[in-house]
Amino acid sequence: MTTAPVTLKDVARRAGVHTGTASRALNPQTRSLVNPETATKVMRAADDLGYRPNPIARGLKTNRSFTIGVLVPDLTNPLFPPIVRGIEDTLATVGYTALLANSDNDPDKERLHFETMRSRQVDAFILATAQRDHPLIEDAIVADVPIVLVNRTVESTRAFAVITDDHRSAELAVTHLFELGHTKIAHIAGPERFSTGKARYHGFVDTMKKVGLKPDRTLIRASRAFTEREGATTFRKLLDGKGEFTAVFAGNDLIALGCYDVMTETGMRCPEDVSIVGCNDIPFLDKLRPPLTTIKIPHYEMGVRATQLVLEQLQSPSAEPVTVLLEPELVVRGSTCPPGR
Amino acid sequence: MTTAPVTLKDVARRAGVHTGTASRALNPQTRSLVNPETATKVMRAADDLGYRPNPIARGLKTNRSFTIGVLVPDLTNPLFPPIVRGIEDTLATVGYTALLANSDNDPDKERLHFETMRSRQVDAFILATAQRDHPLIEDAIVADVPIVLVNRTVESTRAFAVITDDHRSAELAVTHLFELGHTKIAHIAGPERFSTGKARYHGFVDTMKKVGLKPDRTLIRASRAFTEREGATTFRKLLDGKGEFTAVFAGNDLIALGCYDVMTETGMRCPEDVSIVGCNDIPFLDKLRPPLTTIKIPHYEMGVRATQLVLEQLQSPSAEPVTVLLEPELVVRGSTCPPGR
DNA sequence: CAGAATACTGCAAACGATTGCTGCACTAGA
DNA sequence: TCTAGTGCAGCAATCGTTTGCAGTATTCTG
Repeated sequence: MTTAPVTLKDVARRAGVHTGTASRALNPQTRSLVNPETATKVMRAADDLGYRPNPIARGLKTNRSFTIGVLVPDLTNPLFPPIVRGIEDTLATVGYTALLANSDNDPDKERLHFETMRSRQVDAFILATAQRDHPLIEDAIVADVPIVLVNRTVESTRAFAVITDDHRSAELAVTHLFELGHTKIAHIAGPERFSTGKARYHGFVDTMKKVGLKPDRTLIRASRAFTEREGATTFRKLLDGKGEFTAVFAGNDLIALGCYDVMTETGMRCPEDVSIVGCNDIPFLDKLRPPLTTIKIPHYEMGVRATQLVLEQLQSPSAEPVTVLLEPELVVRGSTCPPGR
Repeated sequence: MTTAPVTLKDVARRAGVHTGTASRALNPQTRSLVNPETATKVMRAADDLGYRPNPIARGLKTNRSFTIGVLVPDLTNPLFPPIVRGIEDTLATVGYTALLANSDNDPDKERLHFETMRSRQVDAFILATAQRDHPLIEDAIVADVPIVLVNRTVESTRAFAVITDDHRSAELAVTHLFELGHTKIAHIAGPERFSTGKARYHGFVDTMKKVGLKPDRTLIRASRAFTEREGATTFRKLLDGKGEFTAVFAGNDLIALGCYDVMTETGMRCPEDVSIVGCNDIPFLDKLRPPLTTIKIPHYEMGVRATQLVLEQLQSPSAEPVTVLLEPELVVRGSTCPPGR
């Protein structure tokens, strides 16, 4: 099957009609303008010839590329692949393709990719790179490029976003720990500049109060990044501080992994000495030593929903901003147990 | 930052020349055809106006998009994200962008994405989806679309590919096990239709012979896929069979993880009862219970090299096919020990 | 100084699709 | 029977670039 590019003209010729007619017959939107009989004739011809419309040509005329720009911080972070799959699978069902790039949380890099993609006429963006105060996103909103944020959001209420209820995630974690009997609970927060870090932090504090515990300043530390290394560093600081604790809620799973590292290093046992709860439920956590108790978030679905939002926005450009809030779920595994065992 | 699409016509008008001339002036390749003075005039005009060429229009005419299609089986498989990052990082340095899609090892899906990308005028492909006998790839080669394979290759010698020396990987694994004292070594091979599965299988057999062991038919089983689930299923069959063994070399890490699962299930201990060696060194293996001994392959570098190959091919389209072979490396962790302990 | 080569630059046809407009044939209404 | 209306299909312009060809002025050659 050699790929001799079949054009609309070929289809039209075979069906014995003009290209204009063929175009209308092939497009469901305009099909009603042509005689049903000719329409089927054209469609059959297209089928026979294996016609695939050329999106470039179409895009030239319609100013659409049927292409979406997807920006993630780092594909290598296990959180993102499932999100990206959700996006691409959904995009594929409607004939769109994704352009993908990594920002490494670097604003310059991000802007560069953003501009490049824009010049490539992407129809919209899905960004997993949001920081709470994010000039790029503001710019895009005023420039009227459809944008949907995923996983993280911004402060501005003008953005479309699909995120997990991070406040609730923290609530689930703290409640679990509290019910096990823990009262001295520490929190290694993610960076405050990300909505996820901030919301989980607030969820932590609020829930501590709600269950009647006093959040202890010395037991709350912010990690500089959502990484294993920074998690380890921060956990060490926590250990060096004067506060005592029997459990920690980590800002995400990678931070929790960092905690694992220093516990192994220092000979502490998990969960006997310290219980740990992560957040996100990235893959393979169930095979860790010990299996990590964590909060499961619907990665794939976030991707799907974000894509749907993009598609809707493309349909009706003036829709009101929405932020979709998805439900997290507690997954109890082996890294938590009652204190003092 | 408003969206005033500046076209070539605008530039030409401002510079007081014809669009054709402007086009030539702006393109370094053809700039020599126009008077240097007019050229600078045009370039200044373009600069003033903030002209950004429309790649869509350009692509329609030139059949180039400065875009590369990347096909992977499943982004969610931890093996691929680092490869993809290697690709995208390298592409970004030369102003290219990647289009990404997942095939799930489904030939129809793959073909669909392939065609879609082709109609989007991607300049070349990087495929991580190769099967040993792969009609799509053959077609592409004859259709003269630049293609580079990564991680897996095909039988045909006409393809460009960047892979790890999988035969050598198996050699490293078996030798390690042999040196620990194992003599009854099993192999759960990957599917034979992938070059990785086949090469590792041959590496296994050859090395067994080389060290003086007889490869035992009953101790070699092929898994139906490179997944945890299929790995588990196959390991169960191995257990049900009559052959005895003290160690297994798994076709890849996911298969090894499947072995872990059934060992936990059946109360077997690793490595005391059975030693396991994986392959690929996907992330977080060091945190498993027990940490998995495996063969490390240069994921990121594979992506980089594949991209370089693509770029070279784009420069000189008639270059001779090359296959770059990268070196694997043994990483000893906790899933292997001398037999009978 | 004639004729030819050279150096630019403009013209216009592509590329493959979409779409407003026109025109034809036929039907319905008066 | 005539006119208005309707349903359908063709025509051709258009999207923003690139590029072969042609034309004109300038310079070179002998």
